[in-house]
Amino acid sequence: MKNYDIARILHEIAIYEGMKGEKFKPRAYEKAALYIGSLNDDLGTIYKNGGVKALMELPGIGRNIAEKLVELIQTGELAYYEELKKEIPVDITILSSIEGMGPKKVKVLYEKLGITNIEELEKSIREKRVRDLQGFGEKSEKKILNGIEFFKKSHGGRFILGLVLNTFEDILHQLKSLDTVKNVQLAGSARRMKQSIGDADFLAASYKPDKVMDFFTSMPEVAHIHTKGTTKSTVRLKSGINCDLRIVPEESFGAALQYFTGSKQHNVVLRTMALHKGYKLNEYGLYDKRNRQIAGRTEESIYLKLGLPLIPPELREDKGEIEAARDGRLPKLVGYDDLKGDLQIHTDWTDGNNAIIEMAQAAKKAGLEYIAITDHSRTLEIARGLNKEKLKEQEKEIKKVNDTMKHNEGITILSGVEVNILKDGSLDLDNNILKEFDIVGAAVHSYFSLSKEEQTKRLVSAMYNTNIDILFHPTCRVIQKRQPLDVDFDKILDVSKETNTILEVDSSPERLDLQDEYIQHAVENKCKLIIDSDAHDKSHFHFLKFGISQARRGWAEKKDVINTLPLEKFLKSLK
DNA sequence: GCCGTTTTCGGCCCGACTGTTTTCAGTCG
Repeated sequence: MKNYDIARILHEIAIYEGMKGEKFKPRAYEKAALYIGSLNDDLGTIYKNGGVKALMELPGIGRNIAEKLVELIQTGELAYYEELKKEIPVDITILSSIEGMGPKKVKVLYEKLGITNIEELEKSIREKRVRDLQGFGEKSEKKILNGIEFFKKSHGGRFILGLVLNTFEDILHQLKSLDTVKNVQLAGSARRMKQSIGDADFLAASYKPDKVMDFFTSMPEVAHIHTKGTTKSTVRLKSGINCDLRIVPEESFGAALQYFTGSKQHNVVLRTMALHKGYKLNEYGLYDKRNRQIAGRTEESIYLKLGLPLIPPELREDKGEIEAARDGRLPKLVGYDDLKGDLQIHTDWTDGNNAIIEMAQAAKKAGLEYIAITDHSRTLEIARGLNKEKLKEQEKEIKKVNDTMKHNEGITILSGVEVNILKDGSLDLDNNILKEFDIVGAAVHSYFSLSKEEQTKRLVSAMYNTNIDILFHPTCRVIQKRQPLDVDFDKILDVSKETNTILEVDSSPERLDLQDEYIQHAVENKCKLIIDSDAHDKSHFHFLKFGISQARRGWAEKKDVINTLPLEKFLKSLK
């Protein structure tokens, strides 16, 4: 049983406990579910190695939940959960994920109308049977119906940040231009630069919130107004994304920004810290015993009064950053302006849209000093992969462009290739060809579901090749589409270090591969990283921002990312 | 059900909005 399945069961138990009216059990189960869902190491393995004791050492897991975990790991089932399900046999995850539906409403609907799933719920509403229930009315029927429609369209939808961020920047821009708005910023998971987000949280400072709310709810991109108040409104955009706008007075802006940036877990810890110091922390500020605001205008002031330095948003996940901040151990994260090179770029020689020179000019504009052209090798037919004759020809072209660019525009173009790793770990270009390139990246593009042993052996074998400098998009995951390769990642890290093979952070918004958690493991193991755009178009260099943010979320420092080095030093650090 | 710089017992983050109420429960973040 995978962590994911265990997390789902704990999540469902949390909802069941909520139905029973339990106040704190839901939170305990939910916390455990969240932790296990985000855990990289296999829970079964942890149990095998350390027994029940090891499970109980995990945060949020005590004797009771640990014993349930053991039952799940050993038998794949949990009697307690089965009992709950028998008592109220409903499609609980889906029903409670509908906007406006929580444990209590799901329970009433089952007990009074026998509703167990989304179809039955929709039918009952259409028959106007829900409005007569205690606590429901015509408006709640409409609201739930709306939620069902949204659910069907977005199937529980999260949006890939890199594909929607510019929409938010537009809205931000519009809000900024209002003279009733003093300050405005994007908060929430978008500010923490999570790979995907459920909604967008805007925060503004204003003394005329009514006017700002009127504007916000009547923007042309708004499809539906969920709620509208003087400090908080929620709308759904035509693209299906929900957006919140919160408005606070200027002296509370920092506190509100801190609070609405989250994460929830990070905030719970901060609030508890405040309590221990005799303070109260809410979105309006940090208050002492006499209810006087002692911080809140800036985010930094809040952290400072709690005895902490400002923690970068990308780290705020309650994954050790608060302890690190307290002990002065916060990493000096790689910065958004630190990259000097980009070592995975495609051109119209294969599946890219632009010529070599166009890509070089765009890279220069993006502030880079060197790039590598790395088109696909021959077996990748879908991308019109290059054979050795074509590659020779391209190399000549690169030299030609490079000679003019280097002197006239101050950017160096390296010759490279994205060589395909075949099923058995061999490469589709000979070593005597590979050794001619300035830089070689190897990547998997097929056979994604080999056994863990085979897949690990395949990657390791490529990394032992002395011509391979970089492992491109190492896990091959595509967000919401393809799971990461099943590999022994610890082994990959060991071999990366042993062979000096660099691990790539591919910045393409749908890839972000390596992803944050894997990056953190790589950093802990002192492996070298590189952040590339994987640009297929001259407009793609802004992808780098998303790769950098992923690296920051993985606690990577400048020294861990070798394309922050100037060209000469960078070249010397290769195999 | 979890947890410990007040605590092995008794706390557990806290405020906004909505809809159905007639002062509040449920939901959300």
